[in-house]
Amino acid sequence: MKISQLASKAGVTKDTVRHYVSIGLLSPNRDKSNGYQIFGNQALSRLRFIKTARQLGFHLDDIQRIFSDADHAHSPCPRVREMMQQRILETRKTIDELTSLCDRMEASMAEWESMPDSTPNGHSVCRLIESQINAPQSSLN
Amino acid sequence: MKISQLASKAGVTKDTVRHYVSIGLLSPNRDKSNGYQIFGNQALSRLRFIKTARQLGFHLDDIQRIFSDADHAHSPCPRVREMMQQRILETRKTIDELTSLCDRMEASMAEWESMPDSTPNGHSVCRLIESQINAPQSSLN
DNA sequence: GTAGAACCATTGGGTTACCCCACGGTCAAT
DNA sequence: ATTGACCGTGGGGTAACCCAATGGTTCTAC
Repeated sequence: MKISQLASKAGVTKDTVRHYVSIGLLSPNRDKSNGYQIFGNQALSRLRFIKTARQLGFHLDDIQRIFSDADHAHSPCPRVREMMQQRILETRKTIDELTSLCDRMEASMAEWESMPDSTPNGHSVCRLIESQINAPQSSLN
Repeated sequence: MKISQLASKAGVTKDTVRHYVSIGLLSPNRDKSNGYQIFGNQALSRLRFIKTARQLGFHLDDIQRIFSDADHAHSPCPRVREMMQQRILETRKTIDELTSLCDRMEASMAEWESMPDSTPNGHSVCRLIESQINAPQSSLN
C-alpha cells in the first residue's frame, strides 16, 4: 500500500510516517517505476507498535533500541521493563515540577487580586511580576 | 558591564543572554573599539524581570509582548493577568495528561509482572508492548 | 484523450529555549 | 611576548513532528 493508506490505517499523518522512514524506523520498498514508497502489512504492524509504545511514554530512540534488540534476536522485554521504570520516574518528576509551577502561579494570581494595574515607567515594567522577583523559587525544568 | 558579569549577576548563562539579545529581548550597546556588548543596570533589571516571568510560566514571546506594551506606555498588567490565567489552564491540562500517562504506564507495568519475556520472531517484537495495542487510549499531547 | 484533481517525493524552514563547539580576535597579567 | 581568560559569530543539535513549495505521477471524469 502507499503512504496515505498506511497512515490512515494506523491513525497517524503522512508526515509522521515520513518522519519514521527518515530516521529508519520504517524501511519501505520502492516502486521502481516511480519511486513511491510501498508498505506491506508488516509495516502496518510496526507502525501500530510504534504508536502504542509512544502512548506508553517511550521515546522514538527507545523504540529504535527495542527494534534493534529484536533484529538481533535478543528479547527487548527486559530493556522495556527498565525503560518504563525510568519513564515513570521522569514523568512523576515532571508532574511534580509542573504542580509546583501551578502552585506558584496561583499564589501570584491571588496576590495580584488586591494589586492595581501599574503604568510602566523607567523603573518599572509591570509591578505584578516585579513583586515576585524575590519570591521563593523552585526547580524550573 | 560585559556579558559574563551580567549573566552571573542575574544567575543565568552567557548563552541565555546571547539568546535574549538575538531575539531582541535585550539590546546592549557596543564597545566601538572591539564590538563587545556593554550592559547597564537597566539591562540587569530587565534580565531579572525576564527570569522571574519565566519562573512564573510565561513564554519568551509573552514577555516580548509585555515589554512591547510597556514601551508603548500601555500597562501590561491586564494582559499579564489574562496570560497567567491561560498558562494556569494549560499547565493543569498538561498535568492531567501526564497523570493519565503515568496511570497507563503503571497499569502496564502491573500487567507485565506476570508476563514472561518473549523472544522476538516474525510476528512479534515485544509481547509486553503488543499486549497494549488495543488498550484504552487517552490524549497524548 | 486530455484536463484537472488527487496523490507522491524531496527540500527546506519552523516550532521552544536554549546548549555546545569551533574559530578567531581581544584583553590582562606576567 | 606569551599565556590564559574572555569576547563575538556562525553553525549544529535537541523531540517529534508540521507545513509550504516545487515538480513529477496517477486517477477520474467528460
